[in-house]
Amino acid sequence: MSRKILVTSALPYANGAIHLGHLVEYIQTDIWVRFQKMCGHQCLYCCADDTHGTPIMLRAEKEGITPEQLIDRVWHEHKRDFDGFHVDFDNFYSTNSIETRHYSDTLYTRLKEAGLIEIRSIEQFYDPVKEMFLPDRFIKGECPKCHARDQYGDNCEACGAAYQPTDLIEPYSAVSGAKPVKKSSDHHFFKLSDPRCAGFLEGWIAPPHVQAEAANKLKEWLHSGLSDWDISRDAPYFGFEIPNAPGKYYYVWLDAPIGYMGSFQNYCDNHGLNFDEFWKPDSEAELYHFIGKDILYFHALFWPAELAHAGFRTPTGVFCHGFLTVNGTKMSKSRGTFITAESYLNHLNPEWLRYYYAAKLNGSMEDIDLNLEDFAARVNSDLVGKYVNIASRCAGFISKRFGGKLGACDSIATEEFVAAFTNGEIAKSYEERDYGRALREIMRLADVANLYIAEKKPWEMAKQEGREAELHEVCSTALTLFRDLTLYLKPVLPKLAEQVEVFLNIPPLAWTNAWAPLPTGHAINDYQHLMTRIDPKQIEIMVEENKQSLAPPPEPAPARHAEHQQAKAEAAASPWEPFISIDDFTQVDLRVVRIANAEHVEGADKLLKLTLDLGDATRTVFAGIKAAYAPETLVGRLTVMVANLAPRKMKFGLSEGMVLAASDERGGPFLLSPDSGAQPGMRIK
RNA sequence: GGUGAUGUAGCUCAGACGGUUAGAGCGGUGGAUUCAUAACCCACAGGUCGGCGGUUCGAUUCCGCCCAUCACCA
Repeated sequence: MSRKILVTSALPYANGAIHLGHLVEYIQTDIWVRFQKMCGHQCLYCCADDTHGTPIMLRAEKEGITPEQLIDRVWHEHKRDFDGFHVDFDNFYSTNSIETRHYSDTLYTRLKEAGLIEIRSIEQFYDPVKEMFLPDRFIKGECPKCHARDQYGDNCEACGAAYQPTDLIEPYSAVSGAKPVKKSSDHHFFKLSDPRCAGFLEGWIAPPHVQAEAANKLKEWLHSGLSDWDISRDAPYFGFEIPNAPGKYYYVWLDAPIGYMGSFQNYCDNHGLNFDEFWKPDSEAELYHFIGKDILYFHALFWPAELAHAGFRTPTGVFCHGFLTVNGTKMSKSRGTFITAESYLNHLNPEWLRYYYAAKLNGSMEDIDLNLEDFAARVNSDLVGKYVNIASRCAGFISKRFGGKLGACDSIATEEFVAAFTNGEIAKSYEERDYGRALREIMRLADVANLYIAEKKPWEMAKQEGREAELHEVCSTALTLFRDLTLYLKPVLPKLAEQVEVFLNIPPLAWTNAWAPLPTGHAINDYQHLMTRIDPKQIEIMVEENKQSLAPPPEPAPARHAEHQQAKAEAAASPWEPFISIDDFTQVDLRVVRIANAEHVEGADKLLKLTLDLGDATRTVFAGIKAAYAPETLVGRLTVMVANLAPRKMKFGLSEGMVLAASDERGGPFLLSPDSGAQPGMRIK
């Protein structure tokens, strides 16, 4: 019985690069969609870039381009990254489209007709220089509670306090720096507080529409009282203008989920499908949204309530996953664990990550951890050591001894595999998004296959006269087992599975066929190694590279909920965090040195060439202190250097360390001096 | 501060509707093997199932409190 299924992942915001946190969701969804397709269902995977809002508008302005140019560029970057990870959308579109505008207007108009839109005047901060209303995140000022400076308008990163932007002391606009003024304006609200909405949600919020754990959270929100949702923003705003409301635009979060409809309509137009069959209230098609837990509120409260009262069907299920941590902590730019998709692909194989994420995903809202050491160990042992090895250790015999043709299949050896295929547990695990359980079973079967080979010892058969038939059977049987494993792994490892299909010379593997061994006499192709091991050095290099890209200044903070982020970058709890350990500190070898010589460097604007006496050694260091010190005043004085800094080749020679100096906007650099008595070579600790 | 989730071997995780010796993979150690891009096979080590109380004949599994981590809310 073929099902009709429409699947979405949350729309990435067109303001930043795809990173490993985002990919948890796209990989999770892609695996599920591929599984459904392999089962013969009509399953369509639609997504789009989320393109509207103040952050996009300001970012484009800063770059000196139009918002349309910005979102076009980012669309191509996102598409490239998704392609790179084999995330196979049926349609990857944009919310800045006529289709999305159409459905935004449709929903809005119908909700208005239903009496669920209300216009109210509200007072907000307004930037008089920039002539625009300011979102909370674009207002900064002093925290009213702990008096930390330069905090955002919604909460304080230093003490965690939450407040209204109007509570800030000495607020200023993050856009122009101007002092904002309070100004009133009419806003359009979706009346989520209407009894019809609460009544509907009370019945709707439950499994299987949402996971049980999500239902608890949602009920908590629901029972604490829903407030109306402000869905309009004033010009200037990059988005869709509201019909019959000049100067008013849909808030980006209104049209974002509508982008699912827009993307699907666009797909329908290009493929001759009927949109209404999937979206009419009594549709028999299934609709699933994969999302991160940060946007549960929007997808499980606002969204179904809007759809239900605008004459559309509601989702069959909203599947919520947790955040990604790397090495047990939030992704961190300073630790190099804020890794972009692009950077990963420059160093590592996308299917390694797909496998690891799949192994960790279990369909719950729990966070998952990418432990980089475990990642390498697990991929290497499971995929290369266990799975690929089965083909690798049998294929040679088939091609060398039997002309590449398979022999008979050992039906006793395949019994356990037939049973696994028949009982459908692996398929059930995939269906329930418990990929971890599926992979545990698949790897158990891989162990069974390897054990079969070990017990039969084909290499001994190969050396004995008259055992050709046995050898042929063992290797052929093992390759049938390998074929089964490949079928099961195909949703996770689509490219590898394709290579195996070529190697085994078989049509694309699908779940729909009855189980049968590879037939006797079937010709296969020569084996070519299917996957290499992860070299931990590759991971190190990638992490180092991401550390070095620390420099880019913080983005103008996007509207918080428009980030769609599945992993949060660390937000320092205090200006001093993250703390380092004493061990981290002692890695820096600081020494007292005497400046034995100092001289100008020809052609250098800022550098002085210093010869440093470490007591038992001398070092040459190029220091950027020319503006503050004349060379002759330095000779003979004591200062402090980092003695174990990696030497760096500079235009004017090799610099073997650095001297320490203080500076900020008040002046500098000022070289450090040890107290009298210190001798060259002494360690500072 | 309130609410929720999580806390099981070095690592990553299963599991237990309360019941004989708590499991897997990886890592480690020893052995075996050499077909396989040293992969595979066998064996062993080892954990007071976060801590403290309670219910019970019996709790790691249920309840309460506490601690830690994470998240949400105000």
